[in-house]
Amino acid sequence: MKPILETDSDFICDVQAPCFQTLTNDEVELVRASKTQVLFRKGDNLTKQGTFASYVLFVMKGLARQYIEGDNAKIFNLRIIKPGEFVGLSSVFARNTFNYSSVALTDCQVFLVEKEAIAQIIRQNGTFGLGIIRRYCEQNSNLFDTLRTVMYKQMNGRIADTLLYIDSLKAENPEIFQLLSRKDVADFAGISTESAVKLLKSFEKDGLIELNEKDISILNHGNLTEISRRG
Amino acid sequence: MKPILETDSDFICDVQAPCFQTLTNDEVELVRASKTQVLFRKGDNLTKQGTFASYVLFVMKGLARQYIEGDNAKIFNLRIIKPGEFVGLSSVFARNTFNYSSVALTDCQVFLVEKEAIAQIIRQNGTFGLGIIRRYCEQNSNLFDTLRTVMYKQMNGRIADTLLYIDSLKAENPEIFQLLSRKDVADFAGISTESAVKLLKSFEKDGLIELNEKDISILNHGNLTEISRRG
DNA sequence: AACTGCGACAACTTTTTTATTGATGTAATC
DNA sequence: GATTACATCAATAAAAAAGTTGTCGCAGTT
Repeated sequence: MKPILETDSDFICDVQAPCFQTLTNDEVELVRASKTQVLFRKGDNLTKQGTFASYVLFVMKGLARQYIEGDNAKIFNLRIIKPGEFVGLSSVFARNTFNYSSVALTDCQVFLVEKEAIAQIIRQNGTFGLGIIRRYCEQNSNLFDTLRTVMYKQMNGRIADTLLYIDSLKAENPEIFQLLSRKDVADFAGISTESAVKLLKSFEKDGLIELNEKDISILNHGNLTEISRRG
Repeated sequence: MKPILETDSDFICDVQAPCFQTLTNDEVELVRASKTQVLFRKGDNLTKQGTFASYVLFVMKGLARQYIEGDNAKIFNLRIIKPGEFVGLSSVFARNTFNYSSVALTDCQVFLVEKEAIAQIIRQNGTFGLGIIRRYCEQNSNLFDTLRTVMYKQMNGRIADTLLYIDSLKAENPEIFQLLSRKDVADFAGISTESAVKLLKSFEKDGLIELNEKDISILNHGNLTEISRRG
């Protein structure tokens, strides 16, 4: 029973992804030699917090949810992983374990590159390295924002943040809210599921948002932003 | 947010597991230096078929289900992983990707050891190596049995095999059937869920087994064994 | 050509999960 | 000491998943 791989000829065009555009033929070859491609099915873990990380994942298709786990069963959602993004970059250069878990929200076509290959390419190809640095930088900045939210904002601001964040993905992924449970939304805001449910209702009553089954539409972007700002 | 680790002092006694008994102090130190401990929650993947395997997992507590995936969504269950067993051994010496997936049936306390450490210990400590070889040998033998079942037996024999196998774990894990859905059982036998349901009913009617919600008790071990033998 | 062994599909029931709401408790802040 | 900002618990309600059954069809066997 062979693993779920696509053919090499598929791969050539896979690497057409923007971030691999600057690679030379040799470098593409290097990536190809140390890559494997895996289909993660909805619900599969892409990474598990604490396990050894000897590779980087690059999501080509599908959406995933990245989160951290505490000692209890409590989880905190960090972001939605979209096609074209790396997972586990951070873990590869510094710590050698993944510092977060992630789970497929839809089937995800992913390819895995061993960290040595990535490191080698960065050494050779500054432009590629720059792209990686940009990602780190942005991720860093997002982490600071998240930290601020968690430290200083309360329920209303947090859920507003969450809604604005998820809504920002809706243009490209209209089904995004369907993929998330109320608990997932609550775990983005870091509040209890029940509080999230109540707040959503209350936001709806105030005409800020509209609830349709699992889907959520933002009606008053301005006010929601203001709530987020005020915390 | 630190990963879910137990303290080193816990670890000392962790390594009391039978298979680590022959290790010298130095070797325990080696394992300890390159290990990390992770709590996989019910439903988390311990391994995903096709991902890079740079480490071995050793299950200390909890049960997991090991399976292979095809190109379609079809899965085939290979075994239940019990405390004291390794996961991913096979992947470490030969291929460097996991050749199967596995998922936690209950919360699982697992520790991960990088493959280099395992290889080093085997080089130094023949007795430990022997234990590993025994495991491979047994796993191999089980794989041959499975292959024979899949190749030569039909529904009745297959489901009988499955029932006898799962039942053999029931002494130590009385709740085992509660942890498996009908689909899981069917996937052990390699038949459709519907066929599995029908066969179970029919076995019950014939007095071979007793169904109690999800639990299954074997009433006539002899006849079931005979059905398994005949295929 | 009839029969066997099984998967696939559809319709339906049961169980499990998720969502929702109100009530209560509590630590932190005013 | 009162108020605010939540979590937690319990009780339902609603939605989703799992389980069940009958029917059909097809690929191999006899």
